[in-house]
Amino acid sequence: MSYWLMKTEPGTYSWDDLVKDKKTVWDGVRNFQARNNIKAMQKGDLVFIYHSNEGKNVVGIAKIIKEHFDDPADKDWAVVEIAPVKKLSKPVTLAEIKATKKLANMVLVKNSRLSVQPVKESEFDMIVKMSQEK
DNA sequence: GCCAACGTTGGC
DNA sequence: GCCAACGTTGGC
Repeated sequence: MSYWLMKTEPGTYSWDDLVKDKKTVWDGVRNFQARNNIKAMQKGDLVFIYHSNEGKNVVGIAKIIKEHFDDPADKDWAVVEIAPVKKLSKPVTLAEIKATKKLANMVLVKNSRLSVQPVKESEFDMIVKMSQEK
């Protein structure tokens, strides 16, 4: 069981859009590192949905419901299918993540431009915990 | 809106 | 194969 984080601009496709759609094919990834992560995802893995630019926060948890297959738009690339699991009661902001010592090594902090990134179990748990506090 | 950081492209 | 130039992402 692995954990991931995928970024989206809420103006383009938000968490609410995912909830409304019930599931979606996560396409448009055009970065080799991100593609490798897409291909490593397994059914049942959990994925944080992060809103970039607007919000800059982790807003919800989704899960992989279909492992990678060729992007219908371009066979050189891969996509996965995800479904929403749970909205975080309190979104966890990038500022809060940066302010948390245990999360200082997150890819989100270290390599902010990677759109599909792995998350350690300890990091995942920590963020879930932070979303429940207050 | 600006710009730093990063990835990719292409000339040599 | 190196690296300068360019384009894009995303935080501020």
